Amino acid sequence: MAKRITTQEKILNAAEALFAEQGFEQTSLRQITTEAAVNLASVNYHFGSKKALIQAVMARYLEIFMPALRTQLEGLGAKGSFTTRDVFDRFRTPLSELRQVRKHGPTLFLSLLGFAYAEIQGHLRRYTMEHFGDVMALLLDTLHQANPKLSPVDMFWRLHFVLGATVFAQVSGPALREIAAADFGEAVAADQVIDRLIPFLAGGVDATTAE
Amino acid sequence: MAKRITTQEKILNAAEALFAEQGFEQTSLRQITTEAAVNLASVNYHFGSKKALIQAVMARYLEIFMPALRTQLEGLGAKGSFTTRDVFDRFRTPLSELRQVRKHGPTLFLSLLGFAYAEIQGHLRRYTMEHFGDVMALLLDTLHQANPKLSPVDMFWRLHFVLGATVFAQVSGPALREIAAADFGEAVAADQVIDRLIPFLAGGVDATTAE
DNA sequence: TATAAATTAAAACGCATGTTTAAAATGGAT
DNA sequence: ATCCATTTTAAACATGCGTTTTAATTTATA
Repeated sequence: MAKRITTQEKILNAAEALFAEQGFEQTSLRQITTEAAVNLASVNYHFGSKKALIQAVMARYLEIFMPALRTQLEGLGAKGSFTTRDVFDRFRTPLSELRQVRKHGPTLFLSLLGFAYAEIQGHLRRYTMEHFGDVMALLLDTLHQANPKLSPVDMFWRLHFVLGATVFAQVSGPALREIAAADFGEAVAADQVIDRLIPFLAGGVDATTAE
Repeated sequence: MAKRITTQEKILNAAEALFAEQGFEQTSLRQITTEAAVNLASVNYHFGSKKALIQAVMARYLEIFMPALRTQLEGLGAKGSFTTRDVFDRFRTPLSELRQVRKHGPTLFLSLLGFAYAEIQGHLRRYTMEHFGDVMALLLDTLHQANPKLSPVDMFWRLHFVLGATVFAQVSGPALREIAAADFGEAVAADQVIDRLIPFLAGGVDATTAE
C-alpha cells in the first residue's frame, strides 16, 4: 500500500516544482493549489502565509544539505592540505543526498537557492544565516585554508561571485541546456551542469589577484 | 539654458533607476510615473506597454555598449595573440562609455542586465540576440581564440557562468558592498567591483576542464 | 455512537497592477 | 487667431493576487 500523502506534502511538492521553474514571485498560490489538487485556502491554513510556505520549501532541503556540508568540510579540514577544487568537490555528496527528498532534489534545491537570491527574499537570507550561519563561516574558513594567499575581503567577494555563477547556471539552466542541445547537438543533463561548474569556480577563486 | 527634458526621457530616467534598484517586475508604472512627475497613462501613450518600456530602457544602453564592444574586440582580434584576461579587459572601455548616457551608467546597465536575466525577460534576450547577435558571436569567437583548448560547448557554458557571476555581483552589489564595508572596514566603490570581477572571470574561463 | 477537534471547501474581501477611455489642455502651422 | 494634431490628464476598467471568513465535512476521541 502506498504511503499516505498529506495535504502539506502535496502542497510542498507542487510548490517547489513551480518555484524552481518560475521563481517565487511569479508562482501564485492558485497555481500551486491547482497543481496539488487541494483547496486554495489550505496553504494559509497549514503554513500561515506564502512567505512561510517558501521558507518551509527551502527548510526541507537546507536541513539535509547544511549538516551534510558541515560534515564534509570538517572531514576535509582534518586533512593536512587541500586545494580549492577539493573544497568545491565536497559539495557533491551533500547535493546528492538531496535526492532523498526528491528525485531531482539537487537541481531543485539549487534553482530554489538561485531564485532566493535573484529575487530579493531577505527573509530567506536571514533564515539561512540564523540557522546555518556556522556552516557558512566554516566554508569561508575552509576556503581560506585552501588558498591562504587570498585576503579575507578578496575571498568574500570571490565567494559571492561563485554563488552568482552557480545560481545563474541553475536559474537559466533549462533555457541554456536547450540552446546548448540545439547549437552543439549535445544534450546535457541537469546534474552535469555542476560538473562543468566546479572547475570554473575553482579556477576563478584561485586566479591571481589584479595587479 | 538647460536643455528641455521630454516626458519620454523623464520616464526613461526614472524607470531605469527604479529598475536597477528593484528589478523590473517589482517596479510598478505608478512608482515610475510618480518619480518622473508625469501622468500614469503617459507610459502607455509613449511606449505602448510596460514591456516596451523595459526594452526602451535597455536599448538606450545596448546601442552604445554593443558597437563599442564590437570595436574593442575587432581591435583585439587584429593582434596576433592575446589572453582571456585581455578579452575581459576590453570590456572596460565600452562600460565606461555608458557614462555618456548617465553618470552611473555602467553600474545601472549591468544591474539592468542582471535583472533581465534573473527575472525571465525572454523578450529582452530575443531583442539582444536579434539586434546584436553578431557581437555576441564575435565575443564567443574571440574568447575561443584566446583559449583554443576549450571546446565550443565548454566555452558556451563558461561564458554563461561569467554572465552569471557578473550579473549577480551587480544585483547584489549594494548589499554586498555594505556587508564588506562593515566586516572589513573597507569601502568599495561600485565601479571597483568590476576590478575584482575580471581576474575571477578570466581564471574561471582558463581553468583546466574536468578530468 | 456521540461529541469535539481538525481539516477541507466555497466564496468573498481588499488591494495593487497594467491598460484603456474620453475629455481637457497644449502647441505649432496656416 | 484659428484649426488640427499632439500630448496630458483624471477616471475607470478588468484582472489577478494573498488572505480571511464562514460553513460543511472529515477524522479522531471518549
